[in-house]
Amino acid sequence: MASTTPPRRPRADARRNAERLLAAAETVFREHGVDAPLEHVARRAEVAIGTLYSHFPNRRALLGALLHERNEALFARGDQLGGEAAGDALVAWIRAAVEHAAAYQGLAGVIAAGVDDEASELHASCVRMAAIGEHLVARARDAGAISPDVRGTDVFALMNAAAWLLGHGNAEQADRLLNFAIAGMRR
Amino acid sequence: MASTTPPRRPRADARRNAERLLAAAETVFREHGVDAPLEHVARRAEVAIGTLYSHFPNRRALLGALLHERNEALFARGDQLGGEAAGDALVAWIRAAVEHAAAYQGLAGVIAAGVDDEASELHASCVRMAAIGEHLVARARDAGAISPDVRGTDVFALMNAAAWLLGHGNAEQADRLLNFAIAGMRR
DNA sequence: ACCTGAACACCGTTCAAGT
DNA sequence: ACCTGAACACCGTTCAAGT
Repeated sequence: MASTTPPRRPRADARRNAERLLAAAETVFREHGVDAPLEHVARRAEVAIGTLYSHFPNRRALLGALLHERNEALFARGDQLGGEAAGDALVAWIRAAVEHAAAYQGLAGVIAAGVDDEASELHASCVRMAAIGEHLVARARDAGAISPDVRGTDVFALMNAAAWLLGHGNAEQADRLLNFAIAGMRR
Repeated sequence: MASTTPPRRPRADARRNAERLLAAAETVFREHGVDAPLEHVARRAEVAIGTLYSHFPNRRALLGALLHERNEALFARGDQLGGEAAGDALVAWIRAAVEHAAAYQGLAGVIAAGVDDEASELHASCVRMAAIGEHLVARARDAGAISPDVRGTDVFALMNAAAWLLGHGNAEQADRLLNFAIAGMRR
C-alpha cells in the first residue's frame, strides 16, 4: 500500500515565499548568528511570522534547508579529497569543514549537538561529515601520516572547536589552534 | 576631594538575599547554563525579580560575583604553578583553567568575549587568566619545553575551545583534543 | 493550498509604591 | 535602605479566519 502521496508542485507564491525566507535567513543568521529572532527573518522576507512556521516548523528546519546546498558542496569536496595524498587530504578536509561550520555564529554548537541527536534536522548531514572525517583519518593513519591514536571523532571535535573559536575571536587564532592540534596528530 | 563614600555594612536582609541569589544562581547555571532565565534564579532564591536586579544589574554581574571565589582559587593555583617545572606547570595550568571555564555551559563563551570587552564584569579576571597563561608559556618556552612559536593567546584560546567542547559533548573528547594540541605545542 | 496576524506564554528590564 | 510586583517590550509558537 503506497502510503506516500505523489509529489505535487508547490503553488508559485509558496515557492517564492520559501525562497524569500531562505534569503532573509541567510542574511540575518550571517549577521546575528543562528539564534537571531525568527521574527526578524520573517520581517525581512516580508511575510507574516505564521508563513515562516508553515514552511519551516522550527529553527533547525530552516537552518537545515539553508545549509543544504552548502552541505552538498562540502560533501563533494570530501569525496574529491578521498583521491588525494592522505596526509594533505585530511588537513584540507579539516580546513574546509571548519569554514563550513563557522558560516554563522552558533552553527558549530548546532552541528556538535546534531551528531548525537537523531531528531535534529541536521543529524544526517552531521553524520555524513563525521563519516568523511573518519574515512580520511583512516587513510592518513594507514599512510603513516598521523599517529595511530587519532580517531575520527577527534577530527570532528577539533573542527567544531576551531569553528566555535572562529566565531568568538579572530580568525588567525582559530587557525593557530588548528595548526597545533594537527601537528600533535602527526606521528 | 573624596568622592568615594565610606563603605557601609549592608542591611542584614539584603546580605541574606544576595547570598540566596548566589546560591540559586549556582544551581540554576550549573543545571541549565549561563543563559538560564534570571527569573528562575529569583524564584529559586524566593525573592522578587526586582531584588535580583537591585543586587546584580545584569547577568554578567551576577556571574562575576558567583565566580569570584572560584577565580581566586584558580589564580592561587596559577601562582603556585609558577614555582614548578616549566613544562608540567603549563599543562597543569591548562587543565585547571579548562575545568574552571567549563563550570557552567556557555561560560567559555563569556570568558572568551570578556578579554576583549573592557565593559564586561569578567574582564579583569579574564585578563588575569590570560596573563598567567602568558607567564607560564614564557617559562616553558625558555625551558625549551614547548616550541618558540607558541604564544600566550594560543593557550587562552585552547583552554576556551576545550571548555566549550566539554559543554557540548563528552569530557573524554575534550581531553583528547587538549592532548593533541599540547603535543603539537611541544618542540 | 497557502497566508495572515491576533493570541498566548515566557522572559528581560524598569520603576512607582510599599515597608 | 531595601523589597515587591506590576508594567512594558520582545520573541517563540499556535491557530482560527481569510483568500
